[in-house]
Amino acid sequence: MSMTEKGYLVAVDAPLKEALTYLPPEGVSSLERGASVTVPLGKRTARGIVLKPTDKIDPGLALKPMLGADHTRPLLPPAYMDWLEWLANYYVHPLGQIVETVFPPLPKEGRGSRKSKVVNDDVTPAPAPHLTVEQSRTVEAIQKTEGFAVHLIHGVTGSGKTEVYLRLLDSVVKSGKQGLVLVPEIALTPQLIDRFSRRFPGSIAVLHSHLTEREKTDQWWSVVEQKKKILIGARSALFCPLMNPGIIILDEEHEPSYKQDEKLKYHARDAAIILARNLNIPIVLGSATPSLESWSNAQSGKYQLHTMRERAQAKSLPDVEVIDLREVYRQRKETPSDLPHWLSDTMFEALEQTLSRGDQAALFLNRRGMAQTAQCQACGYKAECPNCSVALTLHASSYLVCHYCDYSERASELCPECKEAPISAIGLGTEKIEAEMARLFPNARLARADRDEIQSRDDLEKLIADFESERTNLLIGTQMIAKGLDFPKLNFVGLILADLGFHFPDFRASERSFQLLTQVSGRAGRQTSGRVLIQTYNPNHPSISYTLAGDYLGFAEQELNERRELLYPPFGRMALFRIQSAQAESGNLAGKRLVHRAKILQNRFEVFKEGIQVLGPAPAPLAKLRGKFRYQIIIKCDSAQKLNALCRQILSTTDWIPKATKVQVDIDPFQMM
DNA sequence: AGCACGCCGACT
DNA sequence: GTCGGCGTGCTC
Repeated sequence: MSMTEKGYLVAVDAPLKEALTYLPPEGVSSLERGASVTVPLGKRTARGIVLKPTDKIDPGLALKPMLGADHTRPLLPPAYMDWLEWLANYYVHPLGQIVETVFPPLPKEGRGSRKSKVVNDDVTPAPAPHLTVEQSRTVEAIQKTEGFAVHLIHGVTGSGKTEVYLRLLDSVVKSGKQGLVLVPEIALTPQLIDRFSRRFPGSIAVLHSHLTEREKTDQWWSVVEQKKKILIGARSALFCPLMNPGIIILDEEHEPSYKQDEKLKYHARDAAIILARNLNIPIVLGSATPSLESWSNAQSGKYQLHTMRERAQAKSLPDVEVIDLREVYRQRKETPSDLPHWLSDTMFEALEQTLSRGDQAALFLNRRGMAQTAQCQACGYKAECPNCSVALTLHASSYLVCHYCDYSERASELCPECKEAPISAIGLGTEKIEAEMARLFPNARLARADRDEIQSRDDLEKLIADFESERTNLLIGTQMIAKGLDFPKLNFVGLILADLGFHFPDFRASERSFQLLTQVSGRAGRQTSGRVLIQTYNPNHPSISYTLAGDYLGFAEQELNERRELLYPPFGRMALFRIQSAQAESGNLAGKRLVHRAKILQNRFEVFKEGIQVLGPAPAPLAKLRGKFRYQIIIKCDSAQKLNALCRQILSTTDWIPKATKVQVDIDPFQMM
């Protein structure tokens, strides 16, 4: 046979920018796109996926033949191959390392199917309940569309979105196809899985990061071989290929946990939409408080909006009251109290009454991260960056710094607004609250829920079980407990300081606060009538006033207007470059060079001249972490394509990066920390 | 990511 | 003298 040598581009499991070219294995004449192979790489062997044949071969390169095709792995369908390439390009990440995440960690079990306890199939099947008018209207409207379409269900807490999902899945399964349901990791409880399992007995697979490797592998194969029809999972379940896909459902689409902030920094919602487009199937997003990105897409008609306003079962909403801590400060100046400054008399009394009645109470603090922020205790004034309208953070207890653009100012002695009190750091943590509660309520049975106390899923489940069985009666925690506060005897929920959310140095601070406040207000007292108290120095903050009015639309409109002016998403796209170095000097130098490179590219190429803003370098909110100095640069851009091209150009060479310095890019960053 | 190469500190 | 620390560089 006289044939010219033919090479194949292979995405190899290594952090290489480009795919490598190999000759086919001995005795193999052609390979398909999506086939798994093993290849020699340096002195070892590596796994890889065939992308396509190629005839442009560098003559100076001696191509190695592949070692063989890996028939134990299924051929990846073209729609998935296209999707993986999109992920690599969009998030600027080596393709080979993304490809490997598609496959399970262990080889397929050869013989015998061990009984799995991932899904409890030992449930009594439940019949489908009657739908409300709103529910059937939504189901019908979604089913009317054909092929790819993005649907956004904006449904208030308790409007019965899950039942809509179940109906949609029911017709998908009846037509012989598979469905994928993504939920935030924290929502993936045995109760949720049981609910699906009762409706689709024996048809459910589950994937999340807390399964063992064997469990993940078995669940993966049960989906790939179509033994299971419905896959429920956290964001990583998106990578399990559906060979006969019918629908993707993504609940609580606004949840920040859908964004992965290490390795491939993908957003599961955005990635799922591209996947659904490639597969030509519908995708349904659901939320009581949609992200402003999704909301504006629904407003522009890019997504189909379905609104559900009624609660499926008539349950009373709790009374929500706001307590003005400025008032508390003023009163206590005249009549001192032995209560801590962050605990109003009203909240103290509410706690006392609840506990003495034999009911349960929960207190929480919407603390995220640990950036030191400062505010005035008398009037609630907070310092904001004049350029970026994000909160300034406190450095060395005397400087206020913006982590977006590096603006800084001296912290003033007295509050510039009211001139009554100094601006002081907010140093409030759950430990402090717990200690104070133990002092004030010596008979209360306390439980603390925060990152220090709750490390694993088991810890969280134990905490919830203890609260449910009333072994504990006063729960103190961060927003990790705001979800699933669904206990019959929980009749009081207090938010200690809503301002912590507003002061977070992030342009999404208001949005997140609104989501949290709405969630808390809708949740406490689901069974009986409950009471919710929100303490704040800013009772007029839009996140609070729109929550009280139950006015998502009003909030969205006002917040979008602010974002438009500063080119924040959804009006502009952002990329965040993170620089890490053992020496402050080289970190700073890398930052300056990066900005310089961006400026040069802007001058050289016409496309980059307009609609791009480069901010920084600025010290990252955690300026020093584990001995490394951290800097960041933000690039805002009016188009995603333009931003992508610019970021790839910036990282196209690495010779400008000093030794012992790492530069990474996060496209569409969520955690600006 | 591996795996090798290379150049400085404390061990039989 | 060398064993091994991990910084740096390369993989068709």
